[in-house]
Amino acid sequence: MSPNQNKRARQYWLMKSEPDEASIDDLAREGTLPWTGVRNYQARNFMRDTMQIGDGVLFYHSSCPEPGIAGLAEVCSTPYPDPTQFDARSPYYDAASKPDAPRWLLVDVRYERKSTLIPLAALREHEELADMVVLRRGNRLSITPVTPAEWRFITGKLMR
DNA sequence: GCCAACGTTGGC
DNA sequence: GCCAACGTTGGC
Repeated sequence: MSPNQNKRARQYWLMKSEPDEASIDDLAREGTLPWTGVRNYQARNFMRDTMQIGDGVLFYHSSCPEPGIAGLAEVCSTPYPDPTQFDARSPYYDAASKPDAPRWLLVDVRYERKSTLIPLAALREHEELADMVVLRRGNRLSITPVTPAEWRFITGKLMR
């Protein structure tokens, strides 16, 4: 049996964060951050079932004056329960989730680099990114997959 | 603040 | 299981 049996190619993600809560500068200062607050099952399932340590992350600023990609990060932990779901004083508190059966999981992400902001409007200008999940009409998912081609185009051609 | 789009809830 | 009502996201 090959030692690489269980490895798979690096995958890529776009993860939205409101900079008021956690910006690329916060991540740069802290080094790593737990991705707290995801309360959507599809986004949770990406973290729980598909993400692996080392996966690439486009760090996206949302719900702010200039939404767009603000830098790069990397998944740096396996999934574990989001502690804020058990904290009654947290805005992310979920009274229905019990510690012996946590409903919400998260991963940690590690800072890689900050970039000049790539605005949402700029992403929409490129034919190469026409099928990006995050750009689809009506999309609200806070974590979306990014194809290798999209990753290469954004990090190689758009990022400064 | 508006509103399109989508997810969740809960009555039936 | 259906589906209307409601809540949330997030760009503009």
